[in-house]
Amino acid sequence: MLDLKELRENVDQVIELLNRRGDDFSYLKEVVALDEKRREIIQTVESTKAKRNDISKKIGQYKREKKDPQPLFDEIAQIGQGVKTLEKELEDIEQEIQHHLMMTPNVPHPDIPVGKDESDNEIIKTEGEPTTFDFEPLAHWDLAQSLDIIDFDRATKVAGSRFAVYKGLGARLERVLIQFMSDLHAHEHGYTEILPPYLVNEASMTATGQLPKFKEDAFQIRDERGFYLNPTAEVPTINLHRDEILDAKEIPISYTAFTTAFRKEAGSAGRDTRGIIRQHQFNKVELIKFTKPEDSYNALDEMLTHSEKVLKLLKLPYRVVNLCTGDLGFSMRKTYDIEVWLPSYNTYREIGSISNAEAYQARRGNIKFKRDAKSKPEFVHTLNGSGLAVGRTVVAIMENYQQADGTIKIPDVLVPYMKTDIIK
RNA sequence: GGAGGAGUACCCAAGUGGUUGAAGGGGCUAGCUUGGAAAGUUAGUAGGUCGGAAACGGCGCAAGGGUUCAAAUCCCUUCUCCUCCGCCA
Repeated sequence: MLDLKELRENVDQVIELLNRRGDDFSYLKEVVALDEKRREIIQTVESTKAKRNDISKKIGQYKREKKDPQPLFDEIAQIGQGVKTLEKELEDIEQEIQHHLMMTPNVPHPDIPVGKDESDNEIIKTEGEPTTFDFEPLAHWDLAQSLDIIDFDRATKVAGSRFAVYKGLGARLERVLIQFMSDLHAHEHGYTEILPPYLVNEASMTATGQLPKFKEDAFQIRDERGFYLNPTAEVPTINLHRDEILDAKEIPISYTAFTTAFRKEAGSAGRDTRGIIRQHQFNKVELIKFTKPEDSYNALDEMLTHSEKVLKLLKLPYRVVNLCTGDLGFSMRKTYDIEVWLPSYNTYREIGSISNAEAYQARRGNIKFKRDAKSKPEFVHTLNGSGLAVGRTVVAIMENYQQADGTIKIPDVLVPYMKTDIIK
């Protein structure tokens, strides 16, 4: 959520920055006008209430002193007039302001590249060389089929399209990667492990920014409580501290959370229909941080190195891009994507992203901290990053580690986990 | 699913319509006392949020509605926790 005060003071600048996302945000001027009106009404309503409270108190006093309170009743009868209608008007205005604020994305960081879509992202660095083969490499779905480690047909029978059944060493590889990544972040990078609920409520989805605008992307449970299926560990994990005021001593807070994520992929019909690149259900190890405002960009860069570490240990070629304004997620101010080399696509594909929401989610979720006992609470900054998307890591390993005979070599670091060095 | 009970400030807890703009403890902070501490003692301790340049004011007793000039207190709805029974990995 945008900060109303900041918006009030810098409408033009905020609109200019938001417009870089490729939409028109000039309606925010009306929001500022509504806020003007809102504050006007508040002043009237509150001074009236103050008067009424005053007289009410006097009535109590008169009664105790056995004086006749009738004149005060006459007085108060008029004072109350109109407060109800004004309060109703106030409520309507506040709702409208709230609606606009909830539907408005985060303001892009002024320094990130301005652009329309992913083709305008800025490549920051490239690690390793695209894998070369002295044979014709197969796509992961073909490898999966010939090695019998992923069953797409039966997944369709059991659930539907965009689902997969992992089998044998395929299932083991997926499970082992979850453990490998969680161990790395928990033991070596100092994150606290979280295993959160997979059903989340509407308030949680709203705080992180999935709702109200992107309802159609989420699976909702048919139940009077209206639960949503976890679309990313970011949702339950950021919401651990919703409506809390943290002690400065507690932050930064660093969590790593493995969850299975569920997404409708409503906007990507027909895209990536083959293989397991884009599924309704996928596993992900996530990194989440709560920091003081002044520390969040250092934390972002550090988180990036933690995500990269996974690929480095797996010896997979990748690159890091700085997302342009047009490709930036709704709640985020700045995002790095990590893209891994996929031979069958002959290109780099996203395998994780690391973002700083600054105070945007903290404001929506009311997550604050106090510098010391006497200071005013301030909003924390929230960050989240992939550490990484597990299914896509499986794809990257299959495709990059495939051998001429159709087998797949297991990356050295995974061998102790896998208890084998080859899938054949 | 059935039957009961309970949610008051950091914690415990009093409080059934008007000096409660929340008693009393504990804890915490500061002072006195002490060689230093403990004990003792005195004082401070809703936090938050919204409006306001400020003074100050609005809201706040799980949440949301309602009754009333006035609600922690009366009414309605919801949520959470606890106990017992049933079911269950």
